[in-house]
Amino acid sequence: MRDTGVSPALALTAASAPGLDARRPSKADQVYASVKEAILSGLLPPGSAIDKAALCDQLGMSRFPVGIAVGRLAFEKLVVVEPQHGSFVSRISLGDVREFMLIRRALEGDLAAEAAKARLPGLDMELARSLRYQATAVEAADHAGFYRLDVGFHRLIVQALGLTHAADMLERLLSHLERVRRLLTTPPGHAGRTLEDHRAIADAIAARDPGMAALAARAHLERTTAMFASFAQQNPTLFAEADHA
Amino acid sequence: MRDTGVSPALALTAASAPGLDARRPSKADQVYASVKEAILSGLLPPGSAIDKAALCDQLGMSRFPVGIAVGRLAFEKLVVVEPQHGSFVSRISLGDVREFMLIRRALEGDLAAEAAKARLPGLDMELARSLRYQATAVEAADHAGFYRLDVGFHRLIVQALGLTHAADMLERLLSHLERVRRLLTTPPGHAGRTLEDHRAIADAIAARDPGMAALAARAHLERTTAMFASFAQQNPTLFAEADHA
DNA sequence: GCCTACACACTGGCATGCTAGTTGAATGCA
DNA sequence: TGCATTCAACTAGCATGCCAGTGTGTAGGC
Repeated sequence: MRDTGVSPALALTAASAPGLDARRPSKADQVYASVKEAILSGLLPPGSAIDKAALCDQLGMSRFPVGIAVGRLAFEKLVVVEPQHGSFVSRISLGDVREFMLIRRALEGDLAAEAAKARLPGLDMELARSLRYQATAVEAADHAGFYRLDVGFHRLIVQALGLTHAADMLERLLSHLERVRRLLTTPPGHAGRTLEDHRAIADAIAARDPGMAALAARAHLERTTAMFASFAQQNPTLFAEADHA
Repeated sequence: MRDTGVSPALALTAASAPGLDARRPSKADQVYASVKEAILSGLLPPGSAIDKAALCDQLGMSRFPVGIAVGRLAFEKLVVVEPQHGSFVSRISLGDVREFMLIRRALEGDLAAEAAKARLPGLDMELARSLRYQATAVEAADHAGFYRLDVGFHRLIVQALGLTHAADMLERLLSHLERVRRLLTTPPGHAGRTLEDHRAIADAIAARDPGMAALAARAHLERTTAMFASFAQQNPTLFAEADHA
């Protein structure tokens, strides 16, 4: 008995596949986006089987686009396909999380420094605006809203620099981290501290201080990593590794 | 007249697709490896059309595995596929090179620091051994050999840390950079300076000095970036952007 | 002679049928 | 009753046929 194998109802998402030109999305793009969304949202939990036949029925298309989409997700390591056996949502290990956060720390640290060096006119304003929204979300205790703003804040910096490859990379890292973030309960006061961290980053960028910006970004992500780790220690079962054999 | 369209003879490569389990490689894996090798080696230069039909003939298989393989390469951005028009080897822009090097600098800087912190027993020895080989290659003026050792040196650090995701990422970055490296003529004395840089990195790691290791790695990659840039300035035509429309 | 419009050939996207390999269960044997 | 073997159902990989959209070459009109 491997897993339920039930594939929850799935809606077609309009989003296109990242990394491909923004053409009219093909069917494969659509099911890619749909399944990815289902995985990230937790609708398809780690370890669950992906019933391609059911997907074909639900989405009203043949096995071809579905196979393509699952292949892409496998390439992204969000699903693991066992050749003549089945396709499964990949499991998460604490080691993976630490590694993803290490990469994020390195990359976003440098990006913050670059943003400070770049003297981008619009960025300071956009960051400040995002911060105001974040403050509002914190006051309103709107966790979901704050998270969206959190992600958006980080995205602002990469996008302002116009670094598309780095943006793709971070997006991919976030997609993996998103799955575990869905599980964890953010400790009280977390949003407030995150907001302070963000302020420090934005201030350093506005002050055109690359070193400080990098430090602030790295400190912020280290705090986030620590939060992940402490949560994992409290819920060791969620990160159980390689019990699928 | 877009391009020659001739697809040079292609041999099947035994290598498996990175990012997939090391199972018996499927046909799609094989043609993926073959075409990727052809692209990286310059056999299929940037901008050239990929004749899928010819590939099917040469490799003796149907369009299916070829399509899958090209799709993966498109996902990796090594080829760009224009829906009802054709698939082409993606062009290289100087901006991309700078961005890739920026990411490398950020990532490898932190990895060097982690290696210094990790106190890995075998790594120091392996790095030292690689350095001896590198010195031999420099004395023998064996450019190709030195490059292989260069890549291997950087790989040693990631692998010793056991960070598979970071390793994959760097591998992907290198695959893009490899194409332009094939084009450029390394300036005289470059190998020697690279060797010195590598020594500084290895020394810092052996001395368990994370800060120094990061600095050395970053300085090294900045020098490499500068070499790329100066070469690009001397050969502006090679990096011509978006002349394909 | 030049510009336009049409038709053809080529491309990738998709549907479907087939094959080989794995899994788990049912069945026969000890 | 417990174990080994066989078989049936499922999976992914692959081949092939068809369709729609695009680019180009050509022929016709101005």
